[in-house]
Amino acid sequence: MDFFDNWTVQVRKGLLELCVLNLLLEGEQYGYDIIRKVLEVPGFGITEGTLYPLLSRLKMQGLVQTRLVESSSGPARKYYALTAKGRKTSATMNEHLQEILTGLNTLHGKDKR
Amino acid sequence: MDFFDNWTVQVRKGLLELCVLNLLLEGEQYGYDIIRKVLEVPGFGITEGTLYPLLSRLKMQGLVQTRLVESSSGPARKYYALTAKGRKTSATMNEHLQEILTGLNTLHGKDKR
DNA sequence: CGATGTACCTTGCTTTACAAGGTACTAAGT
DNA sequence: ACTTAGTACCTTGTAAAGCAAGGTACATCG
Repeated sequence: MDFFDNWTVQVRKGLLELCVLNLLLEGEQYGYDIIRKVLEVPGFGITEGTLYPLLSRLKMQGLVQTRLVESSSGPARKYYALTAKGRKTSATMNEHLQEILTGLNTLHGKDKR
Repeated sequence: MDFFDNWTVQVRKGLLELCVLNLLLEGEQYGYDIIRKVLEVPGFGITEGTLYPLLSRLKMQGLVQTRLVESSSGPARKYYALTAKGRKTSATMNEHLQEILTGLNTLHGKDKR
């Protein structure tokens, strides 16, 4: 694994969490479906070994709540929905990210572009 | 440490690396000075325990090169400068980050803002 | 009854940020 | 001379996250 590939892994840390929260802003979703949707987002990508622990963390922190729904075409689905705290936290995270990116731009944007 | 504080730590991973590379686009710098400059960037912040291993990785990967310069007001300074590979890699990283952020916006920007 | 698709979860590995500590040089107090 | 503070580098140990790989279980189709 070369430097750039490894970097893309590292840069996901944190951003994936926000990615999932933002996806849940659209409405409740179940895990397997979240994976498919995130895979479609250019630059992202996620596997089960990443998503399920991530969702557990979000639930443990009270940012999401779950409900089980029977499915006629397979095993039961666990739907995740944002709590009020989750919506508030995701807003704060988006703001903080914006601040960081602005800071990043002040560095390499001094005289270029 | 609460969820948000921990998230800010996680989101630095990868971004800090790019932050330092972008700072070096301005010209060669030595470690102690990089710390002071990054501390001034809103949203960022870095300590010695983070920067020195980070710089070692960049050098090991051939993205930067170093030279020692004696100082009359303290210990010798180790100046870091980007190599050609380093400039190329930082450009690729900036592009990839832009792609990721665009993807992130397509998620929570569907009907909001 | 095997294979495929759906859907969940866990284990082990690697990488990183950070706090804390360590070394060493210079200069200014006391 | 001794101590403190500022500069400047580096290392160690801990916690957290992504990911490959594997495991379980239900449904459907051949």
